[in-house]
Amino acid sequence: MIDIRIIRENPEEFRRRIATKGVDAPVDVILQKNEQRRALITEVERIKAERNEGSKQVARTRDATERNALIAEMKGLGDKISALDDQVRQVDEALNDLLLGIPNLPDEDVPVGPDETANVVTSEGGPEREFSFTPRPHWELAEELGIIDFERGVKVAGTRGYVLRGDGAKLQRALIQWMLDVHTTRHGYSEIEPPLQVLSEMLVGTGNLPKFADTLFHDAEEDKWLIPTAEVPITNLYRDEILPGELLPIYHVAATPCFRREQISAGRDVRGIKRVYQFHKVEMVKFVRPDKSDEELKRLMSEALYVVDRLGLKYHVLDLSTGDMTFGSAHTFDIETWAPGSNEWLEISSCSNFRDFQARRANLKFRPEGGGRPQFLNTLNGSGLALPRVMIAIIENYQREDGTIQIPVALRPYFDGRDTIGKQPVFGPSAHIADV
RNA sequence: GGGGAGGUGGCCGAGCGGUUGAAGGCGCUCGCCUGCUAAGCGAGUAUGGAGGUAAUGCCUCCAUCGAGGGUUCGAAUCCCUCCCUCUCCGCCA
Repeated sequence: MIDIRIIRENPEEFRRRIATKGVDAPVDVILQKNEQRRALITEVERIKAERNEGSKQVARTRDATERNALIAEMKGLGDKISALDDQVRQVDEALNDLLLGIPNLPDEDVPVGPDETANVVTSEGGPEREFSFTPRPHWELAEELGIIDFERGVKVAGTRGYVLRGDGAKLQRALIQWMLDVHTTRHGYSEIEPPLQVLSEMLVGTGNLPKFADTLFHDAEEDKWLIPTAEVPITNLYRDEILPGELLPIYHVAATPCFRREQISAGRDVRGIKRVYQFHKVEMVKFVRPDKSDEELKRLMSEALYVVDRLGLKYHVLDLSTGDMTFGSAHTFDIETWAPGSNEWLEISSCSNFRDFQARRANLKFRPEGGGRPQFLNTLNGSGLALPRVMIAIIENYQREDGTIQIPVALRPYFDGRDTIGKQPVFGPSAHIADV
């Protein structure tokens, strides 16, 4: 939620900056509603003060006639009050709806542009892989090896379904385990196992609702939503609380399934597991004091990049343009990794600073050390990393000419030191069960 | 799902129609005192909103005793609905 004071202080400046996100904010209506709201509140509170004073008088008045006159007078005020309270509620609601629909302001140093074409590559790294053969896409390799079963996945879950099997499932599990270990031991995160179904207020808190309901899975009977990312339950973990300042920063990490009801256009990204309705992701969330969020964003990126680096993947970092950033973000960096078989860059992490945008929506506050008024904290989050994309990158980058996959060194401890994923037996025990 | 009990400030806990935004205690903060890692004394100690003011400081006002409605001149206190917690029963991974 945008702080309405920003709009009030300089409406034109606000209009200009929000326009870079491709949004035409109803600034005039907002200001008018706000004006109306304040006028109504001033008025109704004046009358309430009068009534409160009058009611106290009633209690003190002994004379019955005088008393009845007073009561009659106060009765009249009561009607006015409920009428005005009604109006305040309506204006409040209207104003709130308007404000909830306004995205966060981009930081001043975000590249300005209409869409992804304006994104700026800020750094790149990782090994350049040479193949003595033509690298193949993951859907071919994975299917041949029997580590991803697309056909049965679709049979069971419908379009876009997939099943990880044998070493495929194990590879994902190893990645999750290893990433969690990295973030909890090396980067100071504490691990969370959050609910995967949440109340709608939580999604309002992170900015997914009310605008993006059509991208979410929803149980209408229970008003429960499946999370599109662990960001949602974790960001809302301390909602309506005032955290002691000395607790900050708080770093949380979680590995959860993510459910996305994306409208995937036919004919695009149809092969493989790049775009699916359900996937796992390791997510990092930070709660920090406002003056620290810039440096925390850098740190968040370096934490995600550490994982990419240890997996030996080629990557580049994109500073997303104003037009390509998500609704709630003030600044976002995407990490993309090269997939030589699919022949494209894959987004494997998105690291964002939300500043106080989510904190206002979810009412996340902290009390500065040494007392003082509670203030909104800042939230950041980033993938560390998204599993299907990492799986694609590993399968395609570590493929050998014979169609087997080399296991990245960092993951070998989770494979009992094994260095190869070979063809899986479709039925029966894992080929390597004897190793255990 | 059915029955019973209950939800009050950071915590415990009074209050059950009228100077109660809320006694008392604990905790915490500041000060005083004390020759000692204690005790005592005093003061302070919620959040949001509106207005005033140069001011995120100060002042005034309003709201909030699980949430929302209702009754009343006036509600933490009475009524209704919902939510949550505990508990007994049923069901169940």
